[in-house]
Amino acid sequence: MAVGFRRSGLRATPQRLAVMEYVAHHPVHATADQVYRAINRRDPRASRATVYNCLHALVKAGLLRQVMLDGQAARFDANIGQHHHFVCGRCGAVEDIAPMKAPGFVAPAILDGRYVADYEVILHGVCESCRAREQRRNK
Amino acid sequence: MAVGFRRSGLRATPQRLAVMEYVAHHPVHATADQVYRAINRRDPRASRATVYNCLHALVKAGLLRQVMLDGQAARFDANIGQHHHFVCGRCGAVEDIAPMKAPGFVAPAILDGRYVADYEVILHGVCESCRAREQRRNK
DNA sequence: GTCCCTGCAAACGGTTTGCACCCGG
DNA sequence: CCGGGTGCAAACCGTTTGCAGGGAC
Repeated sequence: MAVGFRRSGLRATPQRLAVMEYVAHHPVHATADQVYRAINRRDPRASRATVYNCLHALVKAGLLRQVMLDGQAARFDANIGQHHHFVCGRCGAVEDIAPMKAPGFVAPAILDGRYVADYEVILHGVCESCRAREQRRNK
Repeated sequence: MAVGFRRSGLRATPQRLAVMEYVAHHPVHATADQVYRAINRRDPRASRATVYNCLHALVKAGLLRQVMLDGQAARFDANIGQHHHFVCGRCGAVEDIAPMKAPGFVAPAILDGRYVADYEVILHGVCESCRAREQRRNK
């Protein structure tokens, strides 16, 4: 993991390592607040501002991906590879979706004069468990 | 336009008509604040709460689409048809993109047990005019 | 009369900022 | 020293909510 820090010229401070480690190993798509609370539990001196700072630094360094999925809070994803996101409209759960076959085009590319660096696909619907629950109820 | 109101059972109040009309005819992807300011200019009594109210009612009625493109403010789109969005990372401009060929799949659908009602595609990059400006500068 | 809609102001939640401090190079 | 990184609190901004009217049916 530290290799990323070295490559990006970021100083690997304890806080940054902690943030990176949490996002990488914990509930995928953690919000900044979740990260803050986790960090703060282990080191009560860690502040919100620092967590936001670290998250943004890591995003800028390309070690994390930031996605706005529900219009509420930004979510951070240690999975840098090409994939999409599914958001359950009932419970708010977020799940990774394998890149779809035949995505139509591959970024980066030029599209009608625009430079398209990348793209994200967000699917909205009802997750498996919510679906099961609702079918049980409708029986 | 009023036909949509009738169909959806929404009362066509002056405020709602004004909101609908603004979003339909003005800078695509207006933010709630832009809408509020425009409405308020013509009718200084119109309040923020009402604008938000109208926007949400119209979204729920399916007459507008709400998209979170930049993590700042929600944007509202009178274009209901299938299309995607491009966000310029330089100037923040939002542009409509025709649905891509070979989207890979068509919603609604069932995907690994999930019900996928719809999906949105957001492209990030540099718009044509920003690109031109930067090329000029680098010459 | 009832219910939906409106207007106002205050609250809220996520995020950012200003500033002082500290630590490593 | 100098500069980046941190901690704290206050500000900020988009949005939501509570509540008191008011109009349409």
